[in-house]
Amino acid sequence: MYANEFDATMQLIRGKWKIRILYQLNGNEHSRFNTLERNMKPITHKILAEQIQQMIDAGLVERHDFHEQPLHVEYNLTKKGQSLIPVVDVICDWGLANIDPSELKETLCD
Amino acid sequence: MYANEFDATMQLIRGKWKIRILYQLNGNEHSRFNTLERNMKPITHKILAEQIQQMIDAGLVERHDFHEQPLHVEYNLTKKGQSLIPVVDVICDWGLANIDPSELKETLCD
DNA sequence: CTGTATCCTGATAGATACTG
DNA sequence: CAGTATCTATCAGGATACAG
Repeated sequence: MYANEFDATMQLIRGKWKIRILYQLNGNEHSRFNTLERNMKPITHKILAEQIQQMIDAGLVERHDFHEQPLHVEYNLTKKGQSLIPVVDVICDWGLANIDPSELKETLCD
Repeated sequence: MYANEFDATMQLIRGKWKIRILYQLNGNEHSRFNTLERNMKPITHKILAEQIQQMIDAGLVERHDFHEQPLHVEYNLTKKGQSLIPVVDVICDWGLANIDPSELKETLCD
């Protein structure tokens, strides 16, 4: 087993928002901050900024600043970020096959 | 995307110890409590008991009490628990392929 | 529009000691 | 041997306000 690789990878997808951001960016290239904020509704301004920054640090997301006024910044998945999608899909699929729908909580986003 | 299935599945493998227990039980059928405790060294007595209980509740592990004196209890993965192994492997494999070894922390168990 | 700083709360992990 | 109870430390998530 590779517990450390597991932990390191989990670090990247763990938490309430990371995969949701991953899927958002995967579905919508050139996403802007406030668009993301709007699309992921109950997320907090601060948390979104925090999570995105962590994903940038991890090399999953790249930030493109247009240096315009008013501020214009776009986010995209890097190759590394894209390569994570199939991994997350496997997790979702297992849940889909093995988790009783009645156990699932309220839909947060879909 | 299936955020809820993802969250529900993550719930089962999240945390510092759950996959390690999963791998331990996968590699050694009929594991006993103190054997697990010894094999997973820095784990705490309380934490191990807690995590196992959660995995039993989730249907991943089954407990077999031999009703002997001194106490003799064995743990095994259920089918559901076993089916989680390939999922966890995918995560480990991605880490193996994408994470710089220098970023990895000390080996906890291997 | 994009980002940072403060403060608060709940969940998780761990040290330690006790019970049948 | 197997399991529970207490208390404490740490961290992720969130509410809110402020700044370039």
